[in-house]
Order: sequence, then structure tokens, then C-alpha cells
Amino acid sequence: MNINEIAKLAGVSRATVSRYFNDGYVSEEKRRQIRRVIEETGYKPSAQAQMLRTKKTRQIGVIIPKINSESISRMVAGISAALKEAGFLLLLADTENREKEELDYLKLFSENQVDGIILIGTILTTEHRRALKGLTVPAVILGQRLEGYSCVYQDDYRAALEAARCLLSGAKRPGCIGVTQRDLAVGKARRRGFLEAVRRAGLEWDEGAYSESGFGAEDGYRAAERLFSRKPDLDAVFCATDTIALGALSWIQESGRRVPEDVAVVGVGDTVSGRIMRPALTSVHLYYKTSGQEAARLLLELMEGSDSAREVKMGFRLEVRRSTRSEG
Amino acid sequence: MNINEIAKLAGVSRATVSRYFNDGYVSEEKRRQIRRVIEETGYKPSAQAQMLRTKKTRQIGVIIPKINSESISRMVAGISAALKEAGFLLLLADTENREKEELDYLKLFSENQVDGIILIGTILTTEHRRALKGLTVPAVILGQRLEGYSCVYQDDYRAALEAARCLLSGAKRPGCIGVTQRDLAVGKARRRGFLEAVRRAGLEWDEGAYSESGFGAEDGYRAAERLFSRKPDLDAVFCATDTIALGALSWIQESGRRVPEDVAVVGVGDTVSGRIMRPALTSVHLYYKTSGQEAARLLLELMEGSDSAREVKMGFRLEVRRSTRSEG
DNA sequence: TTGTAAGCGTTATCAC
DNA sequence: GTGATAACGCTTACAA
Repeated sequence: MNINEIAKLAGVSRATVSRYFNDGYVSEEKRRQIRRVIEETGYKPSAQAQMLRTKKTRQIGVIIPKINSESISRMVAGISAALKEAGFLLLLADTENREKEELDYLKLFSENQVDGIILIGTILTTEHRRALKGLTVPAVILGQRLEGYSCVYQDDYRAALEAARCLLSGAKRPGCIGVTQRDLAVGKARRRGFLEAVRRAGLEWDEGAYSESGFGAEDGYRAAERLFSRKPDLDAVFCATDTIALGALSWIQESGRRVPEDVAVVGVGDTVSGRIMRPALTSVHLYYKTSGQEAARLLLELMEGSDSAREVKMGFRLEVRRSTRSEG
Repeated sequence: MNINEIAKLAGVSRATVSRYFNDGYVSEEKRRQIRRVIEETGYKPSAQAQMLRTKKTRQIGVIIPKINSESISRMVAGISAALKEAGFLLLLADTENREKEELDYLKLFSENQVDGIILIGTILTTEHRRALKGLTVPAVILGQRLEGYSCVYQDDYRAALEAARCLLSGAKRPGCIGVTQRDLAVGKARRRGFLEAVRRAGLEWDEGAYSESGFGAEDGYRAAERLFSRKPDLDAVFCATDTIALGALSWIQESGRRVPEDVAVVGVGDTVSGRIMRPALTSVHLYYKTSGQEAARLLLELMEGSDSAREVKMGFRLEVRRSTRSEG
């Protein structure tokens, strides 16, 4: 079934059938004839032919570092919902944390296939900047702020500051488990937020009380172990993510310490597992899903020609639970 | 940049350039000229034109009920890895648990856009069967067994049986939290496995000790509450998934019961949060990611014409941890 | 309001 | 081995 056959059956030219689907410059009479034929045949225009002809694919490329992470899958859920609403399809590229693949996909998508790109970023190098600059389609960065590009990101600094403020009430010897400082959002900004809270609380800070971790719960577990082997008497631990906090919490409890009486713990992100954990984890809720929707909307705007690079900073909400001492 | 310009620059016909990329019937001399021009210009053939011409999109549609679920995102990770290796792109359709959308996407993908479909199923109705039957491209069902279709699924019955066997050693009054029986894999098969273990253990069974839950941890929490309000003296609870088990575990501990001394608990699926939970959750590891890869491979075979519907049943591995009494 | 005709950028067939 | 040439199925001037 192609447009020619439909045209023949409806007794019109194929241009009219095309108009029926597009501009709509068709008389009521022919419109009816065409509709009838379409219903009978179940005809759908070929997306490939449309793509070739119009240079629009109605597909968006979404590049992510890892799909099985709660924060990322929540963002993807938001992107997916917003794109579906707008009639776009989502081309998913999971780089499994390989920077090189991120660049490859950026190039692949740009050359072909998609009308726009959403990049969920962790570490953005100069290479990334160059690749982004060379893009022929609009792009939005999600999860990181990047000067000069449209991006949607969390208020990592203030979120961490609030979480840490809550953590530190009644604490004397704070510690911190963070991630690589090359990740400006989760690594650097959250650490800064924590340090600022320490300063405001008038507490001493010693770099020995900082431990760097990977993103997994197991990483958090080991980081806590390392941290306490150096500083056995910490009484509060800030963790850059909930997942890390969960691992840390496990180790701390196993070491015989009580949470929050001996050691208070907070995370950032408010993941499901943190809510189930006992004691339930005090955390900062980040609107990951909404940020995904926001990124998609921003991209759609960009694709319609609004060429000004815009930034959206998301809000947050402190969730005080049982892993900290006070009411925040 | 299109094939015509490349042909002109290389001093050959566009047919030769096309052959350069495809069959390869090109003399070494022209091959060199073409390669040079391609490198200089960075030319890439238009995917859209290729799609239109060849009727192949090199894109696979993946339909999932929900992206932010650990089991599903692990499957998607596997699919993604296998497809990338084979040079296919992944078109993601998240139905957010709406059956209707599942059918819509099945239709959309079939009419257009993709060379094959992977459907991560939960509930498969007669409508699904009809939609699958009407497909014009090969499809693989992941996570459910469906007679007459290629599918990759977990050994839910035996996995549940093993988990339950471990749970029941030393138990007298078992309970069960399951999901809707319309989900043949997670609902029905796992429940059957549990019941068989009860039978083999020579224990009494009373339907009052069964409670039905949604898929979330909060659902498991409430299901446990309902279950124990009816049967306060249960000493072992089987949960259809780890997520449910985590919720149940929380409620049980909060109710003042000790795990596993007063009540033993098992889940199925071996999710990260179950490993971190204290006590760590005894569970059955299911190879979700591998099953995703397997589904993708099966689909690729199908697309190459191997038209026999094949079934792959995945293995499992019992993970005995601290939420149960014995060594399994 | 409608139809004709010219592409979009490829690949496939067929002669040479 | 290579080059014309005809599709693939659609959209869009332009003419009527």
C-alpha cells in the first residue's frame, strides 16, 4: 500500500492524498473519499519516505551513561513521556560509562537519524564541547550545567547544603563520601555544598574525612570502610548519592555503630531503596523525572527554532527521615 | 554532501561509490580514490535514503512496561549491548503500564520504522496475541512464555520453588505475597513454585495466608500489613519479587518481629537493594541482563530468516543471605 | 482546490 | 569492473 494506490482508489491525485495528511488543502468531498479508502486499507504513509523527503525523522537521540540506575531511568521516563506526547520516538544510546562511545553516538546521531539530542552527562570534557559544537541538530544537556548550551540540571550545591545542614545538627566530627570531582554536578557541586554547611556550622574540616567512591552501593560500602579506618570517631557522614549512602549505612551498622545515635547519615536523590531502608534515609528529593520532561520540552522548543540557549535549574525538597538526629 | 558529489570528486559514477560501501565490487584504484574523498569530506551515506531504498531501518523497537524498575532496566541494558554490537539502534517505547499503549506501539512499530520488535511482557491478552499475529516484522517476547512465539523467559517456577524451599526450612506457618495472576510469569508461576515447596515440606496451606500486591516496595509494605493482620503468627513469607520483599521486610521489622528469628523472608530477582538491606535478603538471582542479550540475538537470527519460533528458558542461582534461617 | 512533475539520496538491474 | 537508469514513497512548487 502506497500513496499512489490510495490515490487511485480514492479517485484523486497522490498530491491530494499527501495534502490530506499534511496542509489539509482538500475539499470536504475528496476528504471523505480519501478517509474511506484509508480506513478500508489501513494505509499509513511510509515514515522512511517522509524522512527522506522532509529531512525530519521525528526521532530524538538520548545518550545515557548507564540505564540501570534509578536516577537515570527516572530521567529517561520523563523524557519518554514528553516525547511521546509530542509524537517523537526515542532512540536510546547506552554508553555503559564509556566516554568514547558518548562521542561516537553524538557524531552518529548528528550525522543522521535524529532531529535532536539529549545527553545525560556525567563528565564533560573539552572533546565533548568540541563534539557538541560540531552538531548539526539541537542538543540539550541533562544533569550538568554547561556554559553556552541549553541544559537542565539539579541544584546540586544547594541540595547538598540543605542535606548537610540537617546532617550536622548535633554533629561534631563530619565525614564525606563523594564521587569523582570530574563530575561537576554530583562530584564537585555536592561536595562544595557539604563543605559550606560544615563551615556554617563552625566545624573543623580535615581532608582525611573525605573518601572518594564509585556510584554503586558496593562502592559506598567500601568507601565507608576506608573512611572509618582512618577516622573511627566520625559522627556524621554525608554521601553524594542515596545509593552510596545505602552502602555506607550498611557498613556503619555492621561495624557496630548505631544510626543515627552514633553516626548520622544523609544521601542525595531520594531513591526508593533509601525510603525502605531501616533506618529510613534522610535525603533530598530531586525531580529527576520532571527534569527529563523539561529537557525534552526545551529540546522541542529548540527544534522549532528558538535558538537561544536556555538553562533550567530544578528545585529540590529535603526529606528528613530516621538516619539523622534532628528535625532538620 | 551526497553520493553524487562524492562520485564527482572521486571521478567515478555514483553506482561505484555505492558499491564501495556495499558489495565491494570495486577496483583497488577507484577504491583508493573514493576512500580519499570520503576521508576528506567526512561523508556518511544518508540513513533515510538507505532505509527507503532497502526497506531496512536497522532499528529495533523495544516495548517495555516501565523503565525505572531494576529488572527491566537490566534487561534493556542487555538488549542495548547486543544490538549495538550488531549495529542496530534501539527505539524505546515505555508504555508506563498501559496495556493499550503496548498494542499501539506494536502496531506503530510494525507498520513502520523497525526491522524487529522485542516486547517485555507482563500481561499478555488475546488482543496481544492478535496484534502479534498481525505483525509484519519478527518479534521476540521477553519475560513471558508465549506458545508459538519466540521468547526468552526466566524459570520462574523453579526459581520460586528453590527460594521457597530455602525459606521453609524450619518454618511452620508460611505466607505468600504475590502479584496479579494475570502476569503468568511473576504472578502465576512464582506462586505455583511457592505452593509446591509448601506441599513438599508437608505444611498446611490456607489461602488466607496469601496476599496480593502491586510491584512497588510500598505495595509490599502494605501487603505485609494486611497479611499479618489476618495471620499474625506467620513465621515465613515468600515474596514474588525482591522489591516487594523489601517493603514487606520493613513492615515486619517495624511490627517488632525479628528477621529471620521470628519471620523469615525471601524474594526473587536478586536486586541491588536486597543485597544492601539488613538483614540481607535471601533471593534467587535471575539473569536479567543476559536474558536481554539473548532476546536480541534471537531477534537478529529471526530477522535473518531463521523462521522457527524458538524458546529460551534462563537459569537461576539461589543466593542465601541473612533473611532466612538455614543454609538452604 | 486540484493535478503534474521534479526531486530527496540511495540501491539494484542491466548493459557494456 | 563500471556506469546509466529506474525505482523506493513521499512532499512541494508551480501551473491549471
